[in-house]
Amino acid sequence: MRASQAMTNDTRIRAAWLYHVGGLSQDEVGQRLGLSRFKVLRLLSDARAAGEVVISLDHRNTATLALAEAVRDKFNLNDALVAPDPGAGNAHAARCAVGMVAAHWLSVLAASGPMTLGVGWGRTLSAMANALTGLHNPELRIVSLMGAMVRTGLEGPIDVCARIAAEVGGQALFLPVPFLADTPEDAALMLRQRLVREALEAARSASHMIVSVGEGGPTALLTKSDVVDAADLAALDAANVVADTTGKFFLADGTLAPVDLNDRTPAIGLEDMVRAEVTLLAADVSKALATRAVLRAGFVDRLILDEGLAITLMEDRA
Amino acid sequence: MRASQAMTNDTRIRAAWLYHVGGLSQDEVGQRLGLSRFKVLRLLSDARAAGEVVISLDHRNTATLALAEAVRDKFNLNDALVAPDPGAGNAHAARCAVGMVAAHWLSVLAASGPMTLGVGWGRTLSAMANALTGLHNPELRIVSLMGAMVRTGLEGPIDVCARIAAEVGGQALFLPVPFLADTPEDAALMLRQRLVREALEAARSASHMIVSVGEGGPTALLTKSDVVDAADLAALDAANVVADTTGKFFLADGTLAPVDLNDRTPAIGLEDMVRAEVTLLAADVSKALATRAVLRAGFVDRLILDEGLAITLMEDRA
DNA sequence: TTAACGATTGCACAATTGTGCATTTACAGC
DNA sequence: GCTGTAAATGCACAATTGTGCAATCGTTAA
Repeated sequence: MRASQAMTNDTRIRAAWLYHVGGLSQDEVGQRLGLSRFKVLRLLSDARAAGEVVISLDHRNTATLALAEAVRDKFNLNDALVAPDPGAGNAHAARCAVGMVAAHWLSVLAASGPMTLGVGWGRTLSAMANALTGLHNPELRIVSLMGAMVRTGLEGPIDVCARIAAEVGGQALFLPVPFLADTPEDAALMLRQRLVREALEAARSASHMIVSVGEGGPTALLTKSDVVDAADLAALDAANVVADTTGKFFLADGTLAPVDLNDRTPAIGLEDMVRAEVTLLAADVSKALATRAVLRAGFVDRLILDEGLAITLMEDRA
Repeated sequence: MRASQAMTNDTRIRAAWLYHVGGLSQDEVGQRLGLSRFKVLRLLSDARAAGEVVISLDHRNTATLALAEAVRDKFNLNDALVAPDPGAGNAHAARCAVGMVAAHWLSVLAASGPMTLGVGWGRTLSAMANALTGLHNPELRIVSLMGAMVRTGLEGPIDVCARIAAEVGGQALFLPVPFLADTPEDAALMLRQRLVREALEAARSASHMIVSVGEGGPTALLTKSDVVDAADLAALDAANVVADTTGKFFLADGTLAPVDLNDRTPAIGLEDMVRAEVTLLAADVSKALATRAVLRAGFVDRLILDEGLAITLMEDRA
């Protein structure tokens, strides 16, 4: 089964070359490889899913450049990047768009020399990992800024971290603690463990951090996953929490919410983020409220967002 | 017309995002942008041609990795990379494949820090420039290793050099002389010009050089273009020239051909290439003879070639 | 103003690609 | 061996994409 695994891996890559580079039709690819057209069809979409085929596009156009400048000035950022509207009205497409631009930006940033890069987790960061290509820097250290989840898909902190590291050929460091501890004391205890401290030191020394923003409400990933239980959700709701990043929960005015959850997530602290150059990824208009809240917290240096969200953020004068 | 140029540029990029990222059909893209489906169709292929959309694929598979190792050992190279067979039996597809792998390799090599990179010209190098993406290094200096041609398309030395520089955001340096001078004395005189010497110095200081191999015969680009006239072609033929790189013409055994053309091409010398780390790009089986000749000359450190050519080179025991 | 030319646009049709579903295959547990 | 279940396969059909060619537009030259 190891050999068969390698075999399908090979044929997938071979099919992708025949199709994308050679310009053969799926039918012709099938004939040449002795497969049915349908199998080739699936092979090709697998290859895209596996990140063996990556398409990257230029995002510079007059509209997005103007918006980026406006957003940067309005929120006092060092830099802002706006991904063109991908059209499909769903959040997934927006995440792909933002991920694409973020991946491109990262491959510029992290191209040269040794560097420690702190990363959060989430669907947008996962999209960035997908779009990452051409960046190879063995001296890059990717460190997770927060704890792990038990039921983790491709979007969990460990996976995002590992996938970026695998693509760039660098080193991945995880924070070997759960995302959420039962009590503040437990969280503190975990952070005192020697092995945890090592990872945490690395995270703290990161010169750059890339995090995404989570919003409250029923569509939030935190709500949908099993990380936070009903009681905690109710507490978040009662305190009017509208945003979270890196295990910190925020009110609309950008202050830390007075909930004990903020002491129960073993992760780096806000003070560490203030020190580093922080890039926030925000995709889809549904993140408008949350994004504004996190920006008000004042630790974000660079914002990468999609056109729709940028327009929404610019529209309201609040 | 400047504004309209920018406008179409914008719509092209916008269409590409809607199609590739948003997953809309060409029809839907057309509706949203107020264009006919056919216009969108053409816009999308323009975007690909303009390098605004780049697809990159993984090339590692067991067959090509094994071949690469075999080629490296047989020809005593530091390194060899083999692009998977793109299937379409034509040389163009082979060049795309080699260009793709070369682009990927280059984006690893030139990611970090200041570097001077010497480049030749040709269709394979042009394909590499097309496939280049994600590499940004303002400290990179791209310098042309040979003179310019008058009737130059997208493959000429100036264009290849400029396109790479534009993509990576680095600096381009040309050798401001014709590819071929009328007499050896004229060539020497040109190389003595101060402005030419400056470029030449830069070329000589290049730590890495990327060149491709030209073959003799009627399909060769040199033959088809108007650079070399009938008398010179006859001389090349009479001397049994089978290969050329960087303005140097070689016999099958890898020695410089005894033709005065070798003294009439103002370019860097072989001794400079021996000093630098030289990567040779060779695409399509038609280059087998020429590739072997250039490899015998002994200045090549790394070979990037396509699977078909690799198989041919490995097959014959000569 | 008109003729002529090249570039652009849209269309009918051809080819390719994608999808839901029925069928087959593989395989673990009994 | 049998059986149930899940994965993989292939198919008919639907949708999308690509192509050659004719119509149109715009521009230059007489």
